[in-house]
Amino acid sequence: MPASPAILWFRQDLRLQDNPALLAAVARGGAVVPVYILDEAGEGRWPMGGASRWWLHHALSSLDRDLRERGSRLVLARGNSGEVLKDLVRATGAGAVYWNRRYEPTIIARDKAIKAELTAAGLDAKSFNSALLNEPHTIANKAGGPFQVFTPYWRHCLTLPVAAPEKLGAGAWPALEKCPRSLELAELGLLPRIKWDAGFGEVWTPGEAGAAKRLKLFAAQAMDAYADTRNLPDRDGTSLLSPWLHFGELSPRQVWAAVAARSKASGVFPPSNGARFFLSEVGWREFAHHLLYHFPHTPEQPLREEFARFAWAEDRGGAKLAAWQRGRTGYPIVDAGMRQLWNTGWMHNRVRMVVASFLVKHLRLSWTHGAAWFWDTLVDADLASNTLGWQWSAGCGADAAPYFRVFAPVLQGVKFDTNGDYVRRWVPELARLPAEHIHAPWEAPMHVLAAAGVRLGADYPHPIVDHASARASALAAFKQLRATP
DNA sequence: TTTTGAGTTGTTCGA
DNA sequence: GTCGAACAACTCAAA
Repeated sequence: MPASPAILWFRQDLRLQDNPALLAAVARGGAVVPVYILDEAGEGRWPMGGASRWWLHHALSSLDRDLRERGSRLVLARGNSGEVLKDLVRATGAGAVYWNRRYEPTIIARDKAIKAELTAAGLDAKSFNSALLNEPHTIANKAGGPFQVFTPYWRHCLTLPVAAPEKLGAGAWPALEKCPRSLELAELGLLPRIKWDAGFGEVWTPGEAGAAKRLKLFAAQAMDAYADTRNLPDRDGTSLLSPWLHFGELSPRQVWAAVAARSKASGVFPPSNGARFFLSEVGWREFAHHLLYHFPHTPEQPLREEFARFAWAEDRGGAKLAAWQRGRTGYPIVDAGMRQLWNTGWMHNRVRMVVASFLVKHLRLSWTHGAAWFWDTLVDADLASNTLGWQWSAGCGADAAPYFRVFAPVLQGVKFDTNGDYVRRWVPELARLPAEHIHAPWEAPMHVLAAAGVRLGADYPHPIVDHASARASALAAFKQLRATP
C-alpha cells in the first residue's frame, strides 16, 4: 500500500532546494501536496506590508512554475491556517503535514496550537529548521541565557558546524488522484490597486532562480571587496539578498556554501576579509532572530526598559513624519534614501542607518514610526531584523548605538556618496548641482543654485531642522534619560 | 564570586 | 589638514 499524501505547508521557505520539510515530505514516498495559505489574521499585529505582498505574489508565481516543472503545482488558499490545513487533510486524505519553522512570537503560538491539533487528530505533524544556521533555542551563553551582545554571540556561532545544503532529487513525486481546489494567484489580492510598484519589477526577480543568480553574481563580483564597497550607496556593493532570504527563496546554508566554495582554491575560510564581513551580516540576521525569540515583546517595546519613558518630540499633524516618509526633509542623502525605498522597496544599508538616525535623533520621533514605515515599504521587511535595526538606531536595543552617536547627514553624504551620484539618481531636482554642494544645497551660492535650476523652497525643500541644534537637543534628551533614575 | 575586557557602522573639538 | 580625545558609564560574557 502506497504512503498517504503529505501536505507541505509553504510559508517563508519558498524554495525547492535545501528545504528540510519538503525533503521529509518527499521521503515518505507518497504524493506531496504543496500549499501556501495567505492567513492575514494569523500574523497578529504584523500583517505583511504592501511591498512584501508584491514580492510574495511574484515569489508564489515562481514557486508554482518550479513545481509544475516537476509535474506538481502550488495550491493557494486564504484564511485561517489551521482551518485550511484541516480542510486540505480531509480533501486529500493526507497522513502528514510538514512545514519549516518561523520565529515571530505570534506565529510560534499559532503553529504550536496547529501542531497539537493535527497530532491529536492522528496526523504526523512535523516542523523543521530551514531559515537559520542556528535556531534561537539551540544557542546559549555559558550562564545558560540568551546572548545580548553580537560579538560573543557570533564568535560562539562560528565554532559550530554548518551543514551543507540538501539537494532535492530531480524526479517528480506521485500525483494525487484528486487535485484539491486552489485559488488563482490573483485572488489572493497581493498586488497593489494603485500602481506604485512600477519600479519594483525593474530591480527585482523574486523566486528561487533569481536568488541563485544574485548570490552567484555577488560571490563572484562584489564579495571580496565588500568590507569597503558595502558602504557606498551608488555602487552595487551589497549582496541585495535580504528579500530572498526573508521569503526563504534562499537559505543561509546556501549562502554559507557559496562563500565556502570560494575558499576551495586557497583553503582559507573565509576566503577574504570582505567575505568575513559579509558572513557577519548573515550573523546579524541570525542574532536578530535570537533576540526576537528570547525577547518577544521587542517589536513593540524597547528592550531597555528606561526608554519606555523617553520624551519623543511632538509632531502635530504628523508633518515631520510625512516629510521623512516622502523624502522631503531637505537633507539630500536622507531624501534620496527614502525615495529609493518608496520606488524600489529597498534601501542601501548605509542609508538606512542615516535615515533612521535622522528620524530618531534629528526629528526625535519614536523608532516605532520608522519600524512601521519600513515594515510597509520594504520588500525585505522582516520582524526580527526590522526590530533589531530600529532599536539599535534608537539606542534602546541590544548592543545599541551609544546615545551620542548622531549621524550627520551632510557628512555621511560627503563620505559615502562623494560625487553625489546616489543623490542625483533619487533626487533628480538636485541632479545638476556640483558634487561640492549636492549634500548641502542650502549652503550653495545663489548663482550655483540658479545654474542648476534649483529654487530652494520650491523645487526642493529647505532643511526641516537645523543639524547643529537638532543634534544638541537630541544629545540633551538622551542624556537626560540616563540621568533620571 | 569577583574581576576584567570589550563593545557594527559617529561627530565634534581642539591641539 | 590631521589626529586623538571626549562623549558616559554600563552591561554582558567569560575567566
